[in-house]
Amino acid sequence: MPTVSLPDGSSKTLPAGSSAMDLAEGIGKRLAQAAIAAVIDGKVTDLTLPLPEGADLKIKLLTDRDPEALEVLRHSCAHIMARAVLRLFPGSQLAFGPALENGFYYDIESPTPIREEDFPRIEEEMRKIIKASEPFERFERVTAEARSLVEGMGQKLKVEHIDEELCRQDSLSFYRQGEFIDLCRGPHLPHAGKVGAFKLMSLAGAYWKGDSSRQQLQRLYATAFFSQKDLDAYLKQLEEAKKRDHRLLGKQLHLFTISPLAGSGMILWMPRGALIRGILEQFLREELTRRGYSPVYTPHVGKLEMYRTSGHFPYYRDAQFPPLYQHPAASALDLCQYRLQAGVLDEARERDMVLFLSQACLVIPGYAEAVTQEGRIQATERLVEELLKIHSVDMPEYRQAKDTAGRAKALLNWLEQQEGYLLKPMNCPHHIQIYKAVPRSYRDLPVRLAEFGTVYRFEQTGELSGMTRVRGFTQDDAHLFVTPDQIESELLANIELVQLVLKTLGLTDYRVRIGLRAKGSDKYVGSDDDWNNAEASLIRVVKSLGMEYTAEEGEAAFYGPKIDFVVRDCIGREWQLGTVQLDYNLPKRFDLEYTGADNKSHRPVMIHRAPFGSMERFMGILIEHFAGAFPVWLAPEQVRVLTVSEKFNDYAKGVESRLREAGIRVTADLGPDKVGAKVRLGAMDKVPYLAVVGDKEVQAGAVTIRERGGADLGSMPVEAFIARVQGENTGRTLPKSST
RNA sequence: GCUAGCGUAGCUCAACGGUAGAGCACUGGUUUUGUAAACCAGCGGUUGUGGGUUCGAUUCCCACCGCUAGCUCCA
Repeated sequence: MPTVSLPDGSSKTLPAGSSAMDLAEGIGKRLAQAAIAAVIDGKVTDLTLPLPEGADLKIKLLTDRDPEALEVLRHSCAHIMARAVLRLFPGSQLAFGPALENGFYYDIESPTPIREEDFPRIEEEMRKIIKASEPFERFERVTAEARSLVEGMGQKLKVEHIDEELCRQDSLSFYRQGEFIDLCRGPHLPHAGKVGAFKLMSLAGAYWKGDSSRQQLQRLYATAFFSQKDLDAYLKQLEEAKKRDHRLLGKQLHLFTISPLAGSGMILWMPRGALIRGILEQFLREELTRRGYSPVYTPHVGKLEMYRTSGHFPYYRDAQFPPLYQHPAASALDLCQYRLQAGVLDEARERDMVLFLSQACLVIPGYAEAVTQEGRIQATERLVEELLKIHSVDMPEYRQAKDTAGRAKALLNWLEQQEGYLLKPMNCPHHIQIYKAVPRSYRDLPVRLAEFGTVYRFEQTGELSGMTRVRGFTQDDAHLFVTPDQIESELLANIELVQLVLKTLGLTDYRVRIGLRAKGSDKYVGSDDDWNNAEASLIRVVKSLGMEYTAEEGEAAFYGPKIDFVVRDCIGREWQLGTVQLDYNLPKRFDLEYTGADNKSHRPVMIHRAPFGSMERFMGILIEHFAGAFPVWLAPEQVRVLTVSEKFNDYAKGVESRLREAGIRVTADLGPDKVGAKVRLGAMDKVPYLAVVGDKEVQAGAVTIRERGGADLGSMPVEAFIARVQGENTGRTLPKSST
């Protein structure tokens, strides 16, 4: 007989086989009607499931006021949507249909593709299902039976999922709702009638099990709530959020532009945006000076050889602009070399390779047609031979090589002798050359080299997005070369710097992620010992600061683990801004050293860090954070002087020049418009202060200030106003709402 | 790169198998004004680009370019 204790501290003993629903009914009819699910010992479960035998279960009954209940509702609504789709699109294959933070989706493979114009009839079908208020009935089957059940339903993806993963379990659970049965862990609503409001949101592609080499399914995004009022509020909120979109505001406020002719993903900073960026950079420069950093400058391109040594060129090849070779044959040979070096590949790697070759626009005649691995390599080798012949390149080493590996080596040797450059994908190799230019003693460390360094990455077209994902961007980068016992104090100082930067801008809504390597993956370089040390250091430092964080495997850089500061944009997408990374590997690859107190040579450790991350991305996020209404110290136009009529233009010009001489960014609207129109324009341009001048102000030598947002600060002497603005400049004052 | 959708004046949008229209912005003029739009006139488009179907395409079809959402990727 289960004994249960409730959140109010009371406890009850129930007859064996009782469910949470029985418990609710025992407490009251209204509670039983309102109950959605139960939390039993911390786990959300169905109301109707018999309670486990055992003393003192902690039970909480969930109603539509609990956030966990909303998740249950959405998961159930995913089933309802899938059921509707199966009715309208017979033969559809179901994949996964989980709840999300703001809704849910279901991945579906339909014989006739679903289109957005089908949404109304899917919604109509869902309304019918909800109106019928049929219960969600749970049942279990031993795994073998479960498999034949889903097979009998013709749900091939579910069969695949059982074979690949679920077969390790003894039994599997299902939920039935009318004619619809779905393999599912649950929990679910008592019945479909609990769904108060829902809406299909969008349609997108998604790979089966998130694997880009598998088939692509259609993902139906939707959301659901307990009431229409909640849904309306959510939709309103989405609309409001869209008004903050930095792409919209960037255009409206003339902050930046992107021209397809200049290149997509290439941000062109317009004067107003550039002004803000300059102030941000100046702010950081002051902090860096205070912290013992040395500014450096390095060029936008570097020798290929340097990026071969660092590993960036081979590792991120397909995400870089193509290398710049002097020799006309070199680019093609380079790609062939890349393919030959890979050698015989397994199936998954061959898929990646085909993908890469197509992305790199490399056509190897006969490659696609070749059935075997050997055939593909032979096709590549034939192309190399043709290229060598056409370009009259004599490469005896290649001719004499006995096998593919030997030929790859020969090609590499030749390529390494060719003059080739790469658009800078990272600043670190350049900074490393600066470190190496001078013999270093332990007394010199830490060496902190800082640069606003612009880097270029060939992001996939589908990834480009405003200022947040671009192909050319400037990192507020620095590389610290430290002794092993300086690591933790420097990490600490840098995390604090990132925190200071975020706090100064009023960005408080971020999360901290420690990126660790994925165990068992071979995409990382360096020894296990170094990795273990590095990961342990990062975790220790973050813990010592008492910060909340998540440790995520597979989020490390290929050369080391990192701490990322992650924020969200106006539509909820997460972006990495500030980052602090620990690296034992590049110092090895470039053979860095310093002389220790023992007069012996030692290897420094590197810290890569960028508090803003990328100036472009940071600016994008900042525009959304302030909704374009930048605080006075950042506003490109701080004050606009408005004349009541053109009679006062001379006085206005005087005020304007006094403010400008005081270092304030000011303009004057001297046009023939009425003051109401000028105020409206100033408000739309989000100018923090509008200074109105007319007869009264001329008499008093004053300005009448209207604050952004409409507050009337009244009339004040020009000098008093100047002092106010200057105070906000030096204090980097934030508006009240964003502190 | 993949899936789906979109692309009309500087911006926001309308229309349509019979060679495009509004508001704002811009230019000129009238008005000289007190806190979110004074009035009048003018300028502005080979409907993203290139093909095809058609007597005729901006509209229908194809390719490319670009944008949007999501997926995959993200040093």
